[in-house]
Parts: sequence; structure tokens; C-alpha cells
Amino acid sequence: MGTAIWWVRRDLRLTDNQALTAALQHGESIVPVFVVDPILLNSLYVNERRCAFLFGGLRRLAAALEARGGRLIVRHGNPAEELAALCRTVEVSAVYAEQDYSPYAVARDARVAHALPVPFHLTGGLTVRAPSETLKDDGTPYTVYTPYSRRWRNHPPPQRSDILPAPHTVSVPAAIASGEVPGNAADEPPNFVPGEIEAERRLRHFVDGLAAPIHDYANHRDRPDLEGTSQLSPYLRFGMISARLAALEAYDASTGATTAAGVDIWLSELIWRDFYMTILHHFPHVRRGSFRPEYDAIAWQNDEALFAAWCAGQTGYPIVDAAMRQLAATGWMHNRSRMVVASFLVKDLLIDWRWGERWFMQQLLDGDLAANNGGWQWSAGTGTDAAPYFRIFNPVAQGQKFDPDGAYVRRWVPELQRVPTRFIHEPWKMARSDQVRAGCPIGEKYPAPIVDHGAARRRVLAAYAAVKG
DNA sequence: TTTTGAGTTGTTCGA
DNA sequence: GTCGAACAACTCAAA
Repeated sequence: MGTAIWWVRRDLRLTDNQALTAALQHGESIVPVFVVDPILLNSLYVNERRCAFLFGGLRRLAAALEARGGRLIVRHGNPAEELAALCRTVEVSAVYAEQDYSPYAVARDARVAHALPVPFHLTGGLTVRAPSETLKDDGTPYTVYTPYSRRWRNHPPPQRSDILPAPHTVSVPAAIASGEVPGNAADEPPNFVPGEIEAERRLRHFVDGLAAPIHDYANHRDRPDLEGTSQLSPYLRFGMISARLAALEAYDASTGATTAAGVDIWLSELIWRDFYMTILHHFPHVRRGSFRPEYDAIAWQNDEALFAAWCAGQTGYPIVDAAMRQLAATGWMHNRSRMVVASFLVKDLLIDWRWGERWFMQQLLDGDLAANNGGWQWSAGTGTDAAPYFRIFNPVAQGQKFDPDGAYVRRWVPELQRVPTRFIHEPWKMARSDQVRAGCPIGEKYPAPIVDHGAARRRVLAAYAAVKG
């Protein structure tokens, strides 16, 4: 049998890893390899902070392998060439990797399969359920979330016995040349410590015990001023924790009827993740344009200066600016905030949702093509669900509803620190003397609104009505 | 094949 | 302040 390569891509974990388990079962030793692919590193949709998070995860993975007697081999270059070269220098009889559904990954894996002199096996594990698992009765994919989620939930829940244990020992052949993991620990994001240990700690914190946040999730998840979410998204992005394990823990937490609502909604977020991966797999055209192509004809305004103000958190709408600054400062943004800023960019500024999609990919630690694209298309109303196009968020009302005390705004927009709560989401309505008293004259210390929401709303309704013919 | 029910997250207006 | 209706039809999934 001999040796198998475990090709690590976005499954940086030892627990519940199907590709690793299959490689270990293949023979007596494995070669864990990560290939640093310059095409991915140089993509327009990548950012240094996310790379630093990934590289930090690789250092943790390497340490975990070394603690078990193994090591992580790092190569730089074209994956097909590097893996084929490795097969020539080591006696390898198979390659195992976790399947990834992005168009680039699919094309790359086809090239790798062609280049390898040994069998190349792809396993599940990126999603809780594979895209081929949750189909309509006629075998075609769902394009609407709710029936998809019903079918998804009809599958038997994952069991504790399904979870694949981390290996106690890992045997790696000696004398295999390895490069270095790029970057260093100083570059890692301080608020998101990379690696499987931190991911498991966060999951336990979120689900363990009767007072765990998951039980309040139904009430707290929409509040960007609270710490009500798991903040696991960057870890799921790189497989530092298994999505199946996360789903299992959610099911297991759902013992008391009073807390079931929070558990159920959090599970539905994992189902959304599966759904958008499934959509990207079956409809790869969404990567370039609208799921519904008729919406590619919208007459976007695409004003560069307005886009720059949005990116910088200088729109004059406090909830929007707080969210954009949270993103810039931390690489993460609360889900409610993501919807608010997306609606503002698309509906108020009339800017192509793909500009926002790209900016998010350039900022987010959890930036994932499928989830990010799905979210943007949902906000823009160009995507899978038939959300009515007149569903336009009012940035003032959203702020008042979901940041009622203005704590989120004050945290991320310090110049509004002393604005009274009554005006925190519409500071331009303060009397000039009150603006000065609060240390924040509008138009000087903080911008006046860059668009009038009412007028913008009427404009975007007309723009969408035009393409509906 | 036809029919029927339903669709993540909202806002505004008028009573 | 609170409530229900209107916003606009259309597509999807399933019976």
C-alpha cells in the first residue's frame, strides 16, 4: 500500500477530516502537503490579512502534526507541477484532498488529476452535506433556500460516532524537502487567533452549557452591539473546524424546548452556507454575474467617489460607517451590518453589487466566494430567492432597531461618541448648537449624508423597474 | 400536466 | 405609537 499524500487546501484540522482519514487508512505513512499557489495569492479577491490568518493556521497545523511525530510539507508553485514532482521523489500511491466547489478549485483539481501519476481522490467535508446529497426528487438542484433547507433537515442528523477522531500519531517519510510557511506570527490578526484549537474553543464557548450564547441566538443574532454570534466564520472558511462537527454540536445543544429557537436558527446559518456552496457548484456563472441574468442590465451609477466613501466608512450614515470601519479594523463584520451596508451600496448608492463583493473579499477574514457572492446577490435581489426588489433597508431605521443604544456606532465611529442616543443614527437632525456641543459639527467632524435616502430609494426602484421590462 | 401555496432578514403610508 | 395593507407580480417546488 505504501504512502499517500494528504493535500491540505482549506481543511486545516486534524479532527473530523475525511481526506486525512482516508490518506491514513491508505497505508503506513502519509505526506501532508500544502501548496502555496501564486495564482490564489495574487488574485484580486484576496487580502493580506486573510492570508496571514491562513498561514497562522498552517503553522498551528504543522505544530499539531509535529506533536504527533509527523510534519507539514510546504511547497510553492503550481499545484499540479508540485504534486506531480512530489510523486516522483517519494514513493506515493495516492493523493487525497477535500473537495472544493469554487470554479478555480474545480479547474485546478482537474489539471492535478491529469498531471498525477497516481489516483487522486476527493472527499467531502467542506460542507455538512455534499451538493449532490440535497436535490429535488427529479435530481435537479434547488434554487430556493427554504425547500432546500427542508430537504436538508430531512436527512438524519450527524451522530457523535460520525465524527472522525484526530490521529494519535502521524508517520511521514523522512528527507522530503519543504519550504517555509510564508509570513510570521506577528502578522496574524489579534482578534482571530488562527488554528483548530481556537476554533474548537469558540465552538464550545458558543454551544456549551445552559447559558451558552447559542440559546440567545434567536434574540441576539441581529444585534451588532452584542457578542451574540459564534464568530466562527473565519475558522469554517479554512476548515479549522469541521462544519459537520459544528452542526452536530448545534443539534446536541437543542435539548430544552425554550432554547431550541436559537439552536435552530444557528443551524439554519450552516444550511445557508451549504446552500450557497451548492449554488456555486451547480451554477458557476454566479461568480461573474447575476444568478438571474436579466439583472445584469441594471443601469448602475458606479460613482467612484461614493464607492470610496462607502469603503472608508464616511457615508454620513452612522450604522453604515460603523460597520465599514469594523470591517477595516478587524477583518470581520456582523451579519446584520453586512446586510445594511450591502443594501446601502446597491440600493442607495446604485453601485454594482460586484464592487461590494470584491471589497468584502479584499477585507474579510472569512471571505469565501460562495457565501459572499450569495449574500451580495441576495442583498441586490439578483440571486436565488425571489426577494421583492422594493425591500430597501432604511439605514436610520436599521440603526435604531438593531443598535438601539448606539453602542455599536459609538464604538466604531468615535467622533459620534457624545451624540445623544436620540440622534445617534441621524446626527444631522440635531440643531447646529447641539452638534457643536457634542463635539461633532456635521460636515466638519463627521460627513453629512452623501445621499438622501428617500430620493435614492425612488431612484433605485425606477432602475430595477426598468430591467423588469 | 395542472394547480396551488409559498417565498430569511423591509419600509412606508394612512387609519 | 401602533397596526395592517400595499408594495408587484413571478418563480419555484411539490402535490
